[in-house]
Amino acid sequence: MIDFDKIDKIIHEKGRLSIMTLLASRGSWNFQDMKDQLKMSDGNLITHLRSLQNAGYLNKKKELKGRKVTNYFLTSSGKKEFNKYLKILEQIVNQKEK
Amino acid sequence: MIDFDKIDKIIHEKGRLSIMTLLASRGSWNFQDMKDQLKMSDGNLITHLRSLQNAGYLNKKKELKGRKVTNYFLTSSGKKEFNKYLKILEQIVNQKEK
DNA sequence: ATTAAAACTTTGTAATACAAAGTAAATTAA
DNA sequence: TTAATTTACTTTGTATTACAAAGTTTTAAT
Repeated sequence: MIDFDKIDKIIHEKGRLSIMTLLASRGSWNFQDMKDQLKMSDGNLITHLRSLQNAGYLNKKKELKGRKVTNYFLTSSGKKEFNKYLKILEQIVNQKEK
Repeated sequence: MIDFDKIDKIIHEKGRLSIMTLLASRGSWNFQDMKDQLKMSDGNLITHLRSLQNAGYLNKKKELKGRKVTNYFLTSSGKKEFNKYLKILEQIVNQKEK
């Protein structure tokens, strides 16, 4: 049986799931690009980024070339937990075949 | 790009996702068996079942043999929407490979 | 008649997603 | 040099909702 209790609530929420998926697909994303890509409001995006950072799943680095830009990237813990999460998704997707 | 907006919020919530996955794995489940399997409280389970029923994703049938038992099963709309949802999960799971 | 079980309802709390508007610091345009 | 703009926030407020606990109703065993 799939253990639904193990679904990480922080990752599972729609907004944060999209952030985690973006960050997993590419090394790093800056605030503006994520905002455009995900069409979230500033306040909502930054709040989700903060929850993920508080969970230790991502970090940021300010880039000083030209305009101020903040880059976000997954920590190794973030990658690990996201992979765990993906394994549960896989089980859900594949369960019919069993 | 994965369209996260298309994630059905009714299905996506942890509790309801587990219900939908159960029902998709087998024709029907009664209230007690779901409760045991998912370890939810009566109130929580029935509330989620009601939301899913209000969305038209499942239905129930009272069984009259012996003790009263209520069986729950997916509607065709429920199956369809769940399959749509699974396709997005697949995209998330597979995106790294692209 | 009493007990017990199934399937609810009600009530209350705590969490949280989200938008909108405001702020501060840095950068560019005038 | 001053004004306008942009980035990355914070603050505030609303509305939704997950969840547990306890109570209710109906039916069926004993």
